[in-house]
Amino acid sequence: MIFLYLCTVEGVNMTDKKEQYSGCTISTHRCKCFDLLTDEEKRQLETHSVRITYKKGESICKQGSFASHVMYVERGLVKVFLDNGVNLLVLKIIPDCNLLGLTSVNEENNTFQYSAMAYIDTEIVQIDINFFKKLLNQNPAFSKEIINILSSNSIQINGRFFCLTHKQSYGRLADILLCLSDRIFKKTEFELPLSRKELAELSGMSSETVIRMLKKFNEDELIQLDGKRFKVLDYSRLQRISETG
Amino acid sequence: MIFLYLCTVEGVNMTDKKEQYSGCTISTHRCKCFDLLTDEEKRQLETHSVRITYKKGESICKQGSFASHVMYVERGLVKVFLDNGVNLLVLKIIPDCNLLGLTSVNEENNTFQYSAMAYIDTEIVQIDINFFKKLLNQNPAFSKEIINILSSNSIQINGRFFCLTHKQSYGRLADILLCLSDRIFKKTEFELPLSRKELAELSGMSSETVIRMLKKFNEDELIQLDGKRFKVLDYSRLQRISETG
DNA sequence: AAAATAAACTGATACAGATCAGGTTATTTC
DNA sequence: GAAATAACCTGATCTGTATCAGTTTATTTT
Repeated sequence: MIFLYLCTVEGVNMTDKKEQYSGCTISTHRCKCFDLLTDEEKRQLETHSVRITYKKGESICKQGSFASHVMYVERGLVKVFLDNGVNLLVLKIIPDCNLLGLTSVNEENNTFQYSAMAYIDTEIVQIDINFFKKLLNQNPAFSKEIINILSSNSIQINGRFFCLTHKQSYGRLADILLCLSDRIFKKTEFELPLSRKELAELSGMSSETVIRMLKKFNEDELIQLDGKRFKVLDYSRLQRISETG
Repeated sequence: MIFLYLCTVEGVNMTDKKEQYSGCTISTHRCKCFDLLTDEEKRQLETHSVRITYKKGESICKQGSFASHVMYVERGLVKVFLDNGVNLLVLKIIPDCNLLGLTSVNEENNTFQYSAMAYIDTEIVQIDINFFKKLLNQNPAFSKEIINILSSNSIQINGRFFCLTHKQSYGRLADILLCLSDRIFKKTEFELPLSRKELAELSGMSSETVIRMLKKFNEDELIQLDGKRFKVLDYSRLQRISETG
């Protein structure tokens, strides 16, 4: 069997490529901004926040609604997306220990700029936005760290932007599978929590195409997929596909 | 002649659409962050910055190189883009009175995360990055405004992301043309400073396709285009195409 | 002003991936 | 545990847009 997705390598010297972009937008490290608060500020933070749990599939915030709070994902996995009623674009996925809804601290945007949904059962801490703004004003180290987070976020989304506009489907799917394995489950074998339709949204293609490509990866022994049971078989070839697709 | 690009309206009730995204990422208002500095800070700013002029087509910064400064576009028009050696993605275009290279204030990224090029003759103020960071630490109002700018930036790029992944070519091209007319030249008739190739990059398609579509817009009397001389003839229909494409 | 180079344009062809129209297998609900 | 619904899968078809291979028109260089 010929590996269609490797044909794209022809004529392109990979060592010439300066940058590799990934469709995966999961941040690799935990948010450390709250460590920068004083004990008093941490105490106040407690009184200005509430903890909420969401079941798999539940909506966490809706684009356009009033943003009275910034959120922190304590546990779980969140899909952040734009939606115009016809099409949907997944901007990023947020794992535990990360902030969510930070763009709403902008005075001119008192509404959520995107929607969010729980991929799996998720625990969120809502922080009062006015208190959050007060922290920004009084604690420069905290404020500096928020600037770091915002700029990291844009860099990641830019990478995903590049990936979705310039990689083809095989590469984008390989990307997402590696992302799940590397950054979310941190093992090569796991139970896939996402449906084919959700994988399709994430890699910016139709669910039929995802199904066909997963089947092909399976046949070619790059992965082993039986229902929800997923295993990476040939990591390096998957990576090659992600880079060249 | 049938308007191909209007066929896509069929079956979709436009009033149902919640959001409209544009491929245009030009910010509408001038950067006001420096107004928030004290007189002393403004004086120090002068001694920590240099002014440089770039000719049309010149490179302003290169992705991956050391970022020793944040930039302010005093005059001109700048293309901000990612490039992996094979493909190119225009992230945004920056008009006068806007900051450039803000993502490099992140401690972990002391290199430029994207490249920039002058579309037209451009004047840039380079601000020493360490002085800029010092301002962030000592002036919360300034820092807050930078957070606002960063979050506005992401929102705009997200919109462009949506547009390039979900609109088709006619809509994306209409978008860019309206953007040039509305936000850059602020009139319906002007001299196009961008080549077909640059329009193609901006709307994420091949230059051949741009040429064919411009010709079609011309035939259908949506625009009038003779060489570089450009005029919007039917604004509202262009807008319909931008929304439905 | 001629030569060289780049930009603009044109037509033919190819193809990745969407869409459509089903089928089958799980999972949820009653 | 049967019915209903959702998820998964399959094959056929269609289409938007890239790519290729030119030609013509501008612009720059000499």
